[in-house]
Amino acid sequence: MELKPTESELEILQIIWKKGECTVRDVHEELAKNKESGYTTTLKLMQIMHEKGLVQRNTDAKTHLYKAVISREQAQQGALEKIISTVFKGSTSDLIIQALGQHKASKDEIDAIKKYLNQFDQPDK
Amino acid sequence: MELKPTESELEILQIIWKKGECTVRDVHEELAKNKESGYTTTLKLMQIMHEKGLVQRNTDAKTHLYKAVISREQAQQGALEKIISTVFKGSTSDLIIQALGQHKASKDEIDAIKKYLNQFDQPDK
DNA sequence: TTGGATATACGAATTTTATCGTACATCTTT
DNA sequence: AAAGATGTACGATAAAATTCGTATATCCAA
Repeated sequence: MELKPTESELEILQIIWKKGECTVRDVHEELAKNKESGYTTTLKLMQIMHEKGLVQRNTDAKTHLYKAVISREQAQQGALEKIISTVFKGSTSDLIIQALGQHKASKDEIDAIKKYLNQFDQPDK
Repeated sequence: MELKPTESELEILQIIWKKGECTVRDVHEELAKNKESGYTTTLKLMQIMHEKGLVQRNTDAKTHLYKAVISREQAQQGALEKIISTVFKGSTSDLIIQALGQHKASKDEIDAIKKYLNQFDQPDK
């Protein structure tokens, strides 16, 4: 079971994650805000995602309802692992430093990260 | 000018970044450590990367020498931006927290990150 | 009840990536 | 100088991802 969404599939997943449970039309209208494309294209993509097991669907009603099988967190995890191994030489801290560097972080965000880091401070007794 | 390397192209770039300047054979032998594939496949890929402007090459000698046009840092930047927008809802700090979470960071790494963060502490005058 | 709007299913064409065979040129021995 | 090793060029094919047209079913309003 490969579970790696393609580019287009990720775009669709994003929308489903945001809205929760979606019809094809929901997704398509959201996509259409950014780029031109046919309704049946979106439909087909979502059908394929269903075949692949990326989404689940409820076909009770005429209009089917789709929801994501993998969580955003799982996708985040997968995406992180992938780029860490492909462009960050396997170094997570390289990634973190880079992310911090390019990011004009707000004070709140920095504080949140620091707080998170402090968990590790006075650790093992 | 689209400058987004594909999966295979990234594998090749990794090798070029590590070794500096490479022949097709250099790259191919490195790739062959991990997976089966023909020499001409690697050659073709690198030729295509050249057409796309991902690599530069010196054809003075019979055996051409390839080097990366985009730096690892640029690729890291691009990869980060991409996943931040596709799976992290645009939030860099979400990405950082996630990365920290899955990462059994060593004390040194944590210290390095903290030190980095402290730059922002007593900032504007 | 019938026509239009909205659905899904599905085959087919296109586009993009990846893989490889073959032709041919150029080195490097012997 | 001839043979084998090594190199590039390039067309063909395969595989994967994307796009869309058409057929058909169902719902809804006039």
